Amino acid sequence: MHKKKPDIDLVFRALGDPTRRAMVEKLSQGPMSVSRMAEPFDMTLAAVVQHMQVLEECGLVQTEKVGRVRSCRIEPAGLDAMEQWIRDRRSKWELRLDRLGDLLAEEDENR
Amino acid sequence: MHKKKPDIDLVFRALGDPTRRAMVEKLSQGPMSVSRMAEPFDMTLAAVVQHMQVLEECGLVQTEKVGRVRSCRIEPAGLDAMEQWIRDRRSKWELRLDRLGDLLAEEDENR
DNA sequence: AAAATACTTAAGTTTTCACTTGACAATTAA
DNA sequence: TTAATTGTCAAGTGAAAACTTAAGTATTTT
Repeated sequence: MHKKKPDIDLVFRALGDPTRRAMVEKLSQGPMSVSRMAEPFDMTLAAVVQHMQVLEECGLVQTEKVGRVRSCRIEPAGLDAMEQWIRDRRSKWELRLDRLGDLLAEEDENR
Repeated sequence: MHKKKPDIDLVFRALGDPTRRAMVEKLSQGPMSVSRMAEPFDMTLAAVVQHMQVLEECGLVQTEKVGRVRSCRIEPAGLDAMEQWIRDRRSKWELRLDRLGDLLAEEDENR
C-alpha cells in the first residue's frame, strides 16, 4: 500500500475523461467497492476497473483489497496538485496585469 | 468577438493534453501570436493552430486577428470553473471527514 | 510587382483511448 | 461441496484525437 506521489500530468489526463470525473465525484461521498462504483455507469465492470486503475496510477485514488472486495477511496493530494497548477497560472497572469496597470498609471501621471 | 461561456467538460478535456497545458502556461506570460506560440513545440504550425482552436472553443483562450497575425490571450474564467469543481469535490470530502470525526468523538464520549 | 510572412483549410495517416469479450481466480454464501 | 459474488487479466475492436501534408488566402515587406 504505497501512496503514489501524484503526477500532475497524469492527474490532468485522468480527469479529462468525464466518466472518471464522475467517479471522483461519487468517491467524494465516501469509500466504496468497485462494483458499487460501477452501479451508475452503463459499462462493464472491466471498464470501470480500468478507469479505477488510471485514477490510482495518477494518485487520485487509493484502493485496498479485503477478501474479494476492493475498497476505493479518494486521495485529495492529487486534487491539491491540480489546484496549485491553476493558482500558479492565475497568479502569473495577474502579476502581468498588475505590471500593465502600473505602466498605464505611469502614463497617466505623465499626461 | 463573443466570449464563450466556459464549458467545464471541454475545459477538463482540453487541459488533459500536455501540449495544450504548456500552451496555457506560455500564454500566462502574456498575449502572443500563433507562430510565437508554436516556437517551442516540435510540431507543425497547423497542429498548433488546431490546439489553439480547442483552447478557444472551451473558453480558456481568446484570439483576435489583426492584419495577418492572430493574437492569443488567456481567458481566466475557464480556469475559475475548473478550480471551483476541485473545491466542490474537496469540500464534500472534508465535510464527510468532519462527520466521521464527530462520530468518533461521540464514541469516545461513550467509553 | 514580386517575395516573404502568417496563417487557414481540407484531407489523410497514425496513434491513443475507451470499451467489450471471454476466460479465469479468489472469496463468501447456501 | 456447490454456487454465487467480486474482481482480474489479456486480447481485440472501434472511434476519437493528434498530427502531417499540401495547397491556398490575405497581408506586409522589399
